[in-house]
Amino acid sequence: MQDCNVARMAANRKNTEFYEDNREAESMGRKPSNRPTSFDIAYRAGVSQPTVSRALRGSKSVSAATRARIEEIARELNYSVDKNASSLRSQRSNTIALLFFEEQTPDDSKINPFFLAMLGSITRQCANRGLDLLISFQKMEDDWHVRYQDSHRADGLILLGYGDYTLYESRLTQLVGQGTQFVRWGSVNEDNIGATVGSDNFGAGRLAGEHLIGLGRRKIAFLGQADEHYPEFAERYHGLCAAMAEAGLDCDPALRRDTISHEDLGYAAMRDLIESDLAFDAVFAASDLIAIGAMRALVAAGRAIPGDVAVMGFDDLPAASMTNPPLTTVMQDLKGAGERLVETLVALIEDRPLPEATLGARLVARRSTLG
Amino acid sequence: MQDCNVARMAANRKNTEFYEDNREAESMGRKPSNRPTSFDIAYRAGVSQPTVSRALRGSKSVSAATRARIEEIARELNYSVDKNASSLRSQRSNTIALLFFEEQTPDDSKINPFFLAMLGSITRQCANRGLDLLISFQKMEDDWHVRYQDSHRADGLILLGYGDYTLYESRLTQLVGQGTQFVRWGSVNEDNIGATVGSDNFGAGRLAGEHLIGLGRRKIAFLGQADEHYPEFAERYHGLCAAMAEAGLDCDPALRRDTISHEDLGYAAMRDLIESDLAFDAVFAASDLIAIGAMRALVAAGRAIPGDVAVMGFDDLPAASMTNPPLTTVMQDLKGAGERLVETLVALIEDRPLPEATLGARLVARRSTLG
DNA sequence: CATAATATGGCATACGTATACGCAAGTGCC
DNA sequence: GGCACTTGCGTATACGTATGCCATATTATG
Repeated sequence: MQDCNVARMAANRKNTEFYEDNREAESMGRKPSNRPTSFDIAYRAGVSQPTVSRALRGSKSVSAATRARIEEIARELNYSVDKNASSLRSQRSNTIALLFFEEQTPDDSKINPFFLAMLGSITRQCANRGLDLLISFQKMEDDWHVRYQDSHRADGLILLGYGDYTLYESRLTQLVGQGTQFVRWGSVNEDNIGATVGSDNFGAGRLAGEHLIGLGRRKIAFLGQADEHYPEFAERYHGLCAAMAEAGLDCDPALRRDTISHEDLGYAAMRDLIESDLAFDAVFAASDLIAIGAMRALVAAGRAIPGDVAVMGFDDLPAASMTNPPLTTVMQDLKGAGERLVETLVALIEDRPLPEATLGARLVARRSTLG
Repeated sequence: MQDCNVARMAANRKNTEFYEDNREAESMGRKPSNRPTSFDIAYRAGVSQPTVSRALRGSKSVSAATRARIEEIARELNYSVDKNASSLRSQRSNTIALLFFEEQTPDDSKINPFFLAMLGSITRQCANRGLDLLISFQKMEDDWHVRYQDSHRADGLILLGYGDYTLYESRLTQLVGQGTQFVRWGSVNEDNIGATVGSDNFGAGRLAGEHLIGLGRRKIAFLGQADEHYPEFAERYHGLCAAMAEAGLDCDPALRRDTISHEDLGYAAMRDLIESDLAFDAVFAASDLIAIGAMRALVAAGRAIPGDVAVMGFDDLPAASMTNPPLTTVMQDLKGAGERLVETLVALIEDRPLPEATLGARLVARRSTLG
C-alpha cells in the first residue's frame, strides 16, 4: 500500500516532492489517506489513468485483456471510484432524491404509512440501477423547490405525498421552470405539470362500488375530500358513482364528507354523517386511515360493522388487517409504483420521456364488508 | 445571465476562447449550462473566487460588508454550491448513509416497521444539521461492508436492523478495520464493536414484568430468542426475570419460546407453547409483531385475552393500537433514538467520540392486559 | 512617527475523475 | 503495397470548489 503513493507521484505532473510530503504528514499523525486512486491502479497495470477510468466504466475502447488486468488490480487494492470526483467531472451524480411531503394534519403527524410502504420498492429499484437514493421529509408549506438538482446533489426528484394539489402546483411549475427533472405520485391526467405516476383511482373506486353493491348495499357514503385539491380522492369518488349509476343507484352528494387522510378526521367526518341522521348502509373511505377513524365512530355510535354499515378503505396499510373487524380495502400496486416511478424518472433524466400510465389496483375483501 | 460566462472567461487562466466556444456549443443545441459558479459571483462582486467560497462558508477572514454583498448576489443569481466539487475538494460529503437490514424471515418480508418509524426522527435530525441522508436496504447476508465511505459517498453510516448479532459482528469488525465511521442501533454494552445506541432493554423488560405482576399474573411466558444472537431480546427477558425474582416468582425457562420478530413466527411459537400444556396466565412478547401473531394463536385456541392470558408486546407499532384487543406494549423513545444516533455519528466523524448511553422506554397500557 | 500586529483578500494549486483529441499499430481492400 | 479504417491507448485538460501561503491595507503600539 505504501508504494501506491509512488504511482501518484509518478503521475503527478508538477510536485515531485509529493511522496516526501506525504510521509511527513504521516509521521505527524495525520492519516495520509492512502486510499488508492485511479492513478495507483494505472501505475500497477502499466497504463494511463484515463485507461483505468475507461476500463472500469465499460468503455469498449479498452481491450478485454487490459480491462481484466485493471479490474483485477482494482479488486486487490480495494479501489472504488470516488463518487464526488466522478460526479463532478461527468456532471451526473447517479443519485436521485426522494421527497416526502407531510400532510398538514391536526397533530404533528407522521408520514403517511402508504408512502413508507413504497419506500422498499423504490430503494430496491434504485439499487438495481446503481442509483443512490437521498431522502428527505418536507412540510407541504416548506420552500422545497430545493436545491437538490441545483447543487448537483441529485439528477432528479421523486415527490411523494398526498396533499392539497393546488398548493403543490406552483412549486411544480417552478421545478419545471428551473429545468429540474421530477416524477410525482398522484392523479394521472392530461394537464398534469410534470411526469406523474399513479393508480387507476377511478377504476379502483368503481371496483369498490361494485363490491359493495354486489353485497346488496344501496346507500353508500363516501369519506374524502373529492375536489380539485385532492384529485385522487375525487377520482375514487367518481369511480364509486360510476358503479352506482351502472346499478341504477343514486350517488347522493349528501352522503359525502370531505376529509383528508387522517384517523381523527375520519372519526370526525363519520360522526358528522351519523349526526346528520341520513340513512346509509355502507361507507367507502378514500383511505384506510379515514376508514379506521370512521369505524371507531361507528362502533361508538353502536352501529354494527358490517351488519348495519359495511366499511371499505383504500391503501391496504398493514394496520388494515388488524382492525376489528379486519378492513376491506383496495391494495395499490406498490411494487409496480416504485418501479414505474424510478423508471420514469430515469427516462426523463436521459431525455427520453415515457408515456404516462396508471397502475392497477386490487380489492382485498375482509370482514368489514363480508361479515 | 449571458455575461456570467464573461466572468468565467475572465477567471479562466488559459483558454481565452472559452466564451466563443461556449456560444458555439449553444448554437449547436447543447445547453450551455448557465448554472452560475462561484466565479460568476466573484466577478459580479468584484472579488476573487476564493473569497466567495470563504464568504459563503462563513470564514471569519471576510469582512461583513463583502460577505453581505456576496450573499446578496448569490441569492440573486440563484447560486448554490456544487456539492460534488465541494465534497471533492474538502474530502467531506456532509452526507450520511442509513442502512436498513432486513431480517431473514420466512417470507420475502418487509423492513421492520419499528425502524421505519425511526426514519422520521433521523431525517429531521439530519436536516437540522445540514446533512444529506442516503438510504439503502440490505439483506443481512449481503456484502454490505459497502463502499459508502470508500467512495466518499458518505462520511459515516447508521445501521438499523434487528438481526442475528453474531452474523453482524464480523462485518462490524471489517468496518472498524477499514476506518469507516458508524453507529448501530442495538443492545448497548461494554464490549460492543463500534458505537451503539439503544434502549434500556433490561429496564423495559422489568417494567413489563412489574406491570403484569401488578395485575396479579404469576406465570409469565416469554416469546423471543433470548440469547447472544439477539441480545436485545435477551435483555428484555432478563429484565422480566428480574421483576419476577423481586416478586418472589419463578422465571421458568420452560415458558420461553425462541422466535425472531415476525408475526407468523410469533403465531407458531404460541401454538407450541399452548400445545405444551404448561399453565401460563401472561405472555410478554419481545416485539409487537410476535405479540400480534401470538394473540392470533391464543384466540384460535379459545383463550380469552386478557381473561385467560394477558399479552404484552414491545415497540408500540401503529398496529398495536388497532389489534383486538388493543395491545399493551413498550414504547421506545424514537425521537431520542434518531437524535442520539445522528449525534453520536457526527461526533465520531468529528473525532470526539461520545460516551454510550441508553434511552428510556415507557409502558403503554391497553386492553390486552387491562381487560 | 516607526514598527509590529491584525484584518482582508488574492494567487496558486489540489481534490480524483472523465472525455475530446490525436497517434500508432494493426486490419482489410483493391 | 498503398490507402482508408479500426482498435487501443496516451496527452492534455476541465469539472467547481476549498485552502495554504502571501501581499497589501489597516490599525494598534511604543
